[in-house]
Amino acid sequence: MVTDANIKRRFHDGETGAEKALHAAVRPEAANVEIGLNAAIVAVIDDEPVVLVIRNETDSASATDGLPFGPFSPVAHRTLESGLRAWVEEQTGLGLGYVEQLYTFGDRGRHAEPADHSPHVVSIGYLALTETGHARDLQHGSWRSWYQFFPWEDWRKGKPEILSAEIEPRLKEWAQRPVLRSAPARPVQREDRVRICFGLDGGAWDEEKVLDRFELLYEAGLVEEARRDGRESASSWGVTAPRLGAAMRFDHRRILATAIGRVRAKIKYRPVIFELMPDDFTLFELQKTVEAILGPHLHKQNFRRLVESAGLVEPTGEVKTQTGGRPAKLFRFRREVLLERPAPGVRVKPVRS
Amino acid sequence: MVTDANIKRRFHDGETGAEKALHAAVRPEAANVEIGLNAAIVAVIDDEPVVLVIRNETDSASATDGLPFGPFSPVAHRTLESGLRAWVEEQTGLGLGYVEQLYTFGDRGRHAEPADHSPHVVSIGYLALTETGHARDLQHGSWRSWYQFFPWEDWRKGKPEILSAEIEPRLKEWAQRPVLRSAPARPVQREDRVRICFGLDGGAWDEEKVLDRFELLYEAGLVEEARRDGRESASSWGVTAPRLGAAMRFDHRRILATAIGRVRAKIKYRPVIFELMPDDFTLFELQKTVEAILGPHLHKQNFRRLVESAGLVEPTGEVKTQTGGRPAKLFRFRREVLLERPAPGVRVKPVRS
DNA sequence: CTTCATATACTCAAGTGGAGTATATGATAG
DNA sequence: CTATCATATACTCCACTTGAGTATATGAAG
Repeated sequence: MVTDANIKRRFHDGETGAEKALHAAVRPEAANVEIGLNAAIVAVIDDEPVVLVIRNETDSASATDGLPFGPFSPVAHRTLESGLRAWVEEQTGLGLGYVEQLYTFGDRGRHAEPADHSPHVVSIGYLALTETGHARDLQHGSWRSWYQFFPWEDWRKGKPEILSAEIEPRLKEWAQRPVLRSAPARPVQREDRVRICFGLDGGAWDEEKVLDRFELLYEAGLVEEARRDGRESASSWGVTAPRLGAAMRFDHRRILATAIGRVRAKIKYRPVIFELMPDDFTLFELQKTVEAILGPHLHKQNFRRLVESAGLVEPTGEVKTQTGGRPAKLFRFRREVLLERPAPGVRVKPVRS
Repeated sequence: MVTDANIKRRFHDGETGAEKALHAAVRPEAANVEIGLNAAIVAVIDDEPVVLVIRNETDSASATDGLPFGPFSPVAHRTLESGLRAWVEEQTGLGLGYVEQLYTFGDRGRHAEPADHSPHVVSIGYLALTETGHARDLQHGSWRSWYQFFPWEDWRKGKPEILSAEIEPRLKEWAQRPVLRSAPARPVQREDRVRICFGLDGGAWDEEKVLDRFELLYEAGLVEEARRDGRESASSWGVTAPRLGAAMRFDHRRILATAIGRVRAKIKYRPVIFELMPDDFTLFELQKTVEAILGPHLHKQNFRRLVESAGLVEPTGEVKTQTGGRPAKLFRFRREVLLERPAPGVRVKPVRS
């Protein structure tokens, strides 16, 4: 806010806002925030996309899963990422390979859980991809299908039941409901958001909008975390609240949603899918892994053509035999593509059925 | 690190790493980090891409520009983004429109400036887009061409002189130089990185790799900030150090590099370019704005076709007359595209010349 | 009124991508 | 041992996109 006093001081003392900010920055007592590092570690096991979770044993009443996490300590950790790696190894025994930062969340009130008197925490979410073979040294934590937390994202067997049965009617009701606190009542915007996020009214389902959908469900009070954080829940409006996916600790489900959206987007333009594959694989196995991440089935022949013509893979010379049919050639990732400028991803479109 | 003691404690006390992390999280004395909110506010003035900077008056010896910034206070700010908006308004008088989070930087030592005894700071960078008309209420700070800080990114008049004359020979030298500290000497990787980032040896220049290029120059000790942070500078190797673009305070140039890369990528798949345009504009003005951001010239006829066929704009019915030729039809942004699912960007390819 | 500069329309050929059909080859059952 | 099956792999086709060129419209300036 630009107050008169501020402007006056600025022009008379010659101290700009930026300098004031700097002065505030060197005052150590201003430091009252804590940074949490959180890892969504993703793999694919038996064509199922999974994430590494750690069960919260202390809170046995409502034992919920959470992501591996820990506070960032600028003393112990040289970088944010090295801090994350240290925490994950500490908690699970797993040494991470591919890691990328997702987003930093800082909303007040989104980190609470019952009887949690922690100070304000800013969460930095990370995405890690790993191959199951590299995860043999896992000591703690367990792999859970990510659709357990987001059942409405699982379109592998067509449109999920939970969407038509539970989610869509409640969201439609929420969109129509009068907006209370905020002055400009705008039910139109709510309706539009619902339509775009969930592809209603003939709209297409965008598999990348995982976070948008979760945030909408949170705002509408339809997920457990919203109730936990003390938001007006769906039940307070006379709508029976269903259980929409398993809840997670803190804002971990939001971080996982961001992770899923990011992977789904990224495999299309960067060859990150191979972080999830063993060294040698058949093209069909590769396709199955892509489908596990993206959802719908892909056109097999075109998938092969795209992957091969993009130079993403090269044959090993071996074949894999127990496939129940003609033996499949084994391929490996052509690491050289990383050196050939815009290293592509598996640009795939689902089959229209 | 998984120490024996840790494993033992885990299995015997039943306290997992995650719980330990939680306990650490509720200890307030662990909070010794500060979060800096930084804004790269971008506009286009007279076909020149500009960024809002604030000159550091106190340090008159080496007065450097910096981005608007301020510490995040969980007491005063409800969210990270609202904290950023407050700081920017406080320091510049500008109310921001479009804002998106870029990245969170936390490397130790990248935040220092001479005689700076501040505690460890984690920087969250934000990108803001604004139209010059909305920026009339600007009270502090000034617009600077972003190419002032990144002259090697300015390909509007062909390949910049500074690349062949200054940067490329020094980077080649750096790539060949023996790596000292790290055990595995791998000059190959350095060479590859240089080749990919700067499109050497027949490689294509990727206009989105702005951050990668800056990081490489920093690592090679070729930018002022590297010297300031006490890294081995190019001059210590007997190479005369040129001035590669204007330096910025703290890690602000890194944040700006991230911002430029993000805008360049994003206008291709989201209609964010219109955040930089006035309400009414001609298609040629739109093209000029896109070219200001992206660099090379676009094919005019195809640009028009793409923009119109994607339904991004609609004619206002008016024409603009002082164009020095046939009057140009005025268009406005079709806001409805935001409601039509995958809202597209201006997918453009430069003309091959 | 001529010349110019710019805006706008139209055309075309090469490339890309979705989708179908045909063939190869090992596994398995009888 | 052979018929049948299931899967892998190869080839073909056609619609649509897109890069790039040419032609025309129209106001401004000399």
